[in-house]
Amino acid sequence: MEQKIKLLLADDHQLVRKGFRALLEELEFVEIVGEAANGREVISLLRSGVRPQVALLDYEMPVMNGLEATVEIKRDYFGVKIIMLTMLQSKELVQEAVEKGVSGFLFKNTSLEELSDAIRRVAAGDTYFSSEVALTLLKQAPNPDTPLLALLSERETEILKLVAQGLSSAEIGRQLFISPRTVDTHRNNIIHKLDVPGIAGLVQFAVRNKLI
Amino acid sequence: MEQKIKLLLADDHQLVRKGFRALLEELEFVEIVGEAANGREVISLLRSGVRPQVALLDYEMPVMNGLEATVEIKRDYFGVKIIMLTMLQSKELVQEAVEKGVSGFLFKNTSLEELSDAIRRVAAGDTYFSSEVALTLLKQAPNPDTPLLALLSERETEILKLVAQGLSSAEIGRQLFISPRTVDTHRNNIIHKLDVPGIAGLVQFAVRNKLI
DNA sequence: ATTGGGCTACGCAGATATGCGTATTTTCAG
DNA sequence: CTGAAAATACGCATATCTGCGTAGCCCAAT
Repeated sequence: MEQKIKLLLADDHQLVRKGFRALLEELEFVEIVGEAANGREVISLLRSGVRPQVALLDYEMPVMNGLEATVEIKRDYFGVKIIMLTMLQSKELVQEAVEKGVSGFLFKNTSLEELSDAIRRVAAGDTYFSSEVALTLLKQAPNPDTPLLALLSERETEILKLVAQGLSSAEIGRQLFISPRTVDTHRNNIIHKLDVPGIAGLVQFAVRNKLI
Repeated sequence: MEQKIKLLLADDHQLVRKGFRALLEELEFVEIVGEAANGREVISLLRSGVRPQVALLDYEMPVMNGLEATVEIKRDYFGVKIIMLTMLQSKELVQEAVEKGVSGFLFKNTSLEELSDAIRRVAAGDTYFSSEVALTLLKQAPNPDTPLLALLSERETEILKLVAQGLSSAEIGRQLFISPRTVDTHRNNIIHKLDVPGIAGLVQFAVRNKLI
């Protein structure tokens, strides 16, 4: 560790910011070169010549949040790596942050150890996403209307799948060896049970519940 | 680090296994208590009394792969934490592994530093997923048929959205101040451009491309 | 100036879905 | 055994979609 890592700290809560500073100052390999209370201040510091290797940005900040700041930084000061920090466990936020070019992403309940690792990795040009981030990405996927889905009988679920695939009653009837009228009945029962507007609603439901 | 972390190593390629052993033996805080060439051997070792804190399992193994082994281990030897290692960057695999109870997940192109961190964290009861894993989870999400989507004109896209929401031609016509027949024409053009089977296909396409 | 694409609109026949009933058989739990 | 729920099936009127054609208007590119 021949050279300290130059770091910029941004969080709108002064107490939090000072707390981070205190923690980070215990790490002998980082040097805090600036503090900001919002994205706008981060940009100002950069404009005035401050050159951190890593910017630790809170997402929730007034005036200009961490994501907006990221966009500007990546456009005008590409070399500055960014670690985003947030309280929100949101998949969409992570997704967007990665698209905007952040190198690291942590939730605020992380450990100092992890923060330290993240700073080192990111300064070295790597990316760093905490395990909690990965778990969040996995968890937020499912959104099943299980209660509604439970309303349907087996046969109805079967027919729902086929309808959602674009088959007509006649085709479904042939495939299941039942009368197309029966298929009609089932389809209509399903539409009423789920209270959706016709076939379009059925397909939407099926897709959302990963039936197809 | 008062006590070494007891580790079990499983990989079907002897060379790889020995390589890992060599690397891990350089870490003063791990002690390798066993080696296995497949999941079955891992179970045998556990049955014969070997008690690692952490099992480092390759996913790709003959006879019994890492995932299958995980299920058995978690059922019969719950205290043994598992780190899964694989060459495959597959979201589904990560998902399944987490469901089966692994504590860590790494791709084989990882650094020794990361492996070392992973072992420590997992032994401490945490979870550890490498940044590459997080990125894989993000990347594999999008599946847009952008080329197909580009085929559609603005107006068509607009109508596609409304159709997918379950509105009839008449309703759409009223909303856009055009004749329902025009809506028909657009809808049919879209169906042919995308080559999908009717409304069901349209809705599927719309959902997949996040138009709704 | 001509061409081409997109948007608009209409007609018409046949297919399909939708709404509302009715009814028989099967299945399964009380 | 008995009643409820599910699965099966049919009828019928109406609404809607689908396929195939035609056609005028506007605008941008050639």
